Amino acid sequence: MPRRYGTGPVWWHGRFRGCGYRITAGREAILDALMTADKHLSAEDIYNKIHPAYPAVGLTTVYRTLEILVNMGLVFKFDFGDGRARYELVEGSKKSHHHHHLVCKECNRIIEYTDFINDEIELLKKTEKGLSKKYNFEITSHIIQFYGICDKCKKKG
Amino acid sequence: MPRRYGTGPVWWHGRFRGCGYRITAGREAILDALMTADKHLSAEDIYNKIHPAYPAVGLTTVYRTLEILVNMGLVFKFDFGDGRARYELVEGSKKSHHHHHLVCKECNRIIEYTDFINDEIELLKKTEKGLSKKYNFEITSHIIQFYGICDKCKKKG
DNA sequence: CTCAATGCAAATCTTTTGCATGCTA
DNA sequence: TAGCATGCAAAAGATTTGCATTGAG
Repeated sequence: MPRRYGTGPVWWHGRFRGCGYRITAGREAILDALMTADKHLSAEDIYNKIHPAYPAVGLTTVYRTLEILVNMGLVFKFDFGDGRARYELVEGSKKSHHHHHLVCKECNRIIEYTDFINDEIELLKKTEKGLSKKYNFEITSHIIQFYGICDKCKKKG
Repeated sequence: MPRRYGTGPVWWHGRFRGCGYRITAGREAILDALMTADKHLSAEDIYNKIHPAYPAVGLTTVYRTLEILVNMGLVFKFDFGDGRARYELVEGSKKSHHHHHLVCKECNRIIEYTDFINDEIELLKKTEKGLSKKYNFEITSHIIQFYGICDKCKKKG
């Protein structure tokens, strides 16, 4: 069942209703799955995670809800190159910290890192400001990912 | 027909043979399509581009060749979130310059920019070095992309 | 001559869509 | 009660794979 992290109203309900969307059990389950996830989940991951407790929620609803969440800016959609999208709550939606990803091209392992994140953010802000002005482009998000071979795969091969 | 950019041997032939791959008309056509492209092409873009001159080359071959090129590190595979991968020669493979991308979430327009690229590269190098050491992760490439709304779409509303 | 490369068609797999029904507000 | 939300099945699309044939070296 959805956790409330306290006794107040669920943090996203107001925002959800404000956009004209309804609160349903399926949507609560999906948000909860994202909130309690320790990593980026695929649509199917989410489906599998909630299915035991919410067998009535189908994969279609997961996709449809994720689309809404991404459009609302509550969730970020990632592509790590393995043909399926991953979803993660945007920082600030909960206690999460800003991070970027290291992707192993061999085993597809994902490492989140926060090292140098302050330097990165500083540069990103500067770059975003400059690009916004030059191209009159309104930047809403960014991706930084490094690809390579992780330690385990280096040993193997 | 494939351009040779001069009279010497084609730059990628040696590297290709060295990996045990054969040089075929289809592969020449695909490499040429990438070399003469002014932007990232999808597999189908490449297929369409070469089809008039090489009707015998099928989409399957395009995919298979691109996979080899990506694995060899000659071509970079991008995902801009519209469900189809784009391919681009790695910088250094030809005269191209290092750049990153701005992606419009409305119309999917892609803007290449090189502004701030030196600052970005400096930070990336530093970050790569630090991450390599800390995670014993061998970094081979990176992605930086900004998402948002382009000027044209902002006008539209 | 050998074995990689290829075309074609079929198979996969993820994500999307149509439609009748259920449920929130 | 009005419409949004949903399940299910089918559709859509991109990419991959099986297999017999072709062609580079």
